[in-house]
Amino acid sequence: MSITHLQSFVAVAEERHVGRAARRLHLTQPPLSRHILALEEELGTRLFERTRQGMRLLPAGEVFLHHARRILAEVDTAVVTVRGLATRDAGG
Amino acid sequence: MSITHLQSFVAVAEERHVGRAARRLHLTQPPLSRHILALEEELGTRLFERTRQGMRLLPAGEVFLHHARRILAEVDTAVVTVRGLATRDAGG
DNA sequence: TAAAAATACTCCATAGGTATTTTAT
DNA sequence: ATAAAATACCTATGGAGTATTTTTA
Repeated sequence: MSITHLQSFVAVAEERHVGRAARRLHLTQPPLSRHILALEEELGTRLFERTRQGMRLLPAGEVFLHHARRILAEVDTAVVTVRGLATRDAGG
Repeated sequence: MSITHLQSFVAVAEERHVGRAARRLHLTQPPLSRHILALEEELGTRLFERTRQGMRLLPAGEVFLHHARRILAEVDTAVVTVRGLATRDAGG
């Protein structure tokens, strides 16, 4: 599990299509597909249903989506907050 | 920024010593030292003061510690929650 | 049959390890 | 001088890309 995996998962959930999500992330389809498979493996559950049109979230995926978004938002907050504290006392 | 970096940071903050933290994480001192330096680089701030005894948190480090712990706890919650939903309907 | 995801395989970037140097007191 | 962190250098693991196969409808 990595932050990259979470970003990949959110992109696929939103695009409902690995190829489109890959383009959005400036990646190709295979590594993104592997990110999702790795997450599903680690979580012991399918997060998406594979359809003719692409990927549709399953219930477990909906739940994980909320968690993933919150984690990514908090990572962002942490970075912004601490950057805001950047040691001015050191001349920054 | 990666989850591994956050785990490294918390371990060093708690041990106040890179070598001890490295042992706790089953790693050696240099990569762990690099994790901290990479975080400080990315955040644009020193997180620790280097002393003769080891590492002491600076104010920015204290702030980041709260964020890091929360993020790691939420990652854990996300995994446990979704694992608990493991597709029983698929025979698991 | 067609459009999508999954896999095989290769290559390179990065993460970790050992040895060493630098820093702080 | 000593105990700690930082750096140099090497190796190996893993992540991304291209080409291809499998799957779903």
